[in-house]
Amino acid sequence: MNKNFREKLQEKGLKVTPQRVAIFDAILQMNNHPTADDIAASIKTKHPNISVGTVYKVLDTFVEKNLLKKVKTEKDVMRYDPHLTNHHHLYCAQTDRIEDFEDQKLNELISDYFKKNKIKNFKIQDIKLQITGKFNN
Amino acid sequence: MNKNFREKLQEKGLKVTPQRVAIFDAILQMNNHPTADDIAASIKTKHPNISVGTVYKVLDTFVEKNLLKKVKTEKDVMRYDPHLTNHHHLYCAQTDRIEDFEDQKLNELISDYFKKNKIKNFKIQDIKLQITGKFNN
DNA sequence: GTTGCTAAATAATAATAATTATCTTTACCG
DNA sequence: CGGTAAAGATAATTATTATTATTTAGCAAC
Repeated sequence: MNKNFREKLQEKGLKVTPQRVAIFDAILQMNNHPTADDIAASIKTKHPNISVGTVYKVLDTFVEKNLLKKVKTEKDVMRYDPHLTNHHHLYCAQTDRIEDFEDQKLNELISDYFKKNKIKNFKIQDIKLQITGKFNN
Repeated sequence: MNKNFREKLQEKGLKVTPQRVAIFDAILQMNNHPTADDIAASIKTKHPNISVGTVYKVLDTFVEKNLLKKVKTEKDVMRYDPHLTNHHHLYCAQTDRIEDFEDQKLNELISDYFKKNKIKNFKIQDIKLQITGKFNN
């Protein structure tokens, strides 16, 4: 997985730096759609000298190069998602919790629907469901 | 419409102030999912003495009392939507443009699907599609 | 209607939080 | 090694929230 990530960086013409590896590893391990601050906190123990500005810059770079996705929220903090395959999000109505939701059958249903019912003046690139509600656990 | 809004405020136990009326009117007229700053700018000519803090506070109050909705974005600026009936959003992949998208048939399709396919440990309250792509105009 | 009261709302300002910019130093990688 | 992209440190910016003093809407008594 780490090997894999080195290659991905190189494919995109990005230098392999310890900072980038640490940040990416951290996000994979957290898997709760962390904020930049969460990530900075998480790597601080092992890499106390990575600056916050670097975390932001690296995250931006990753988003730009499609190694990460931003998650749309109603808050003024950005959250990140390493999960690149097409999926949806469950948002807790009361808390900040966001979980991934995958459903291939649903994807097909929606994609079929839009094949038959085009949106005029709009070319669809991506469809995500934001499902708000309440977790039972 | 203005009369209507007075009554809505009163129903929710909110005082009818010129600031609130001006802000709500502005949002209705803008209908492009404005930011707090957009709104402040828009009312400045007619009401130069409404302070920015008031705009934020009023918007918060409206969201809390369900007179407005926040729009989820990937940016660190909040945007607002006066459109309360169930609808979706078209996001331009390149710009900040966001348009409303209503489709009752699609809503039913999705709602039927989730009636038959419950998400375990999660009670759905609301489903919104964020459709990203490219506008042709 | 007018007056006066009270809680709610506003204005002005300062403070905070998240993010971005700048600029110097470091270190990948050919 | 050398060039250049990236990182570190710090300052600056932007959006938003908090604070506090002042004002005003809404209501009741007159």
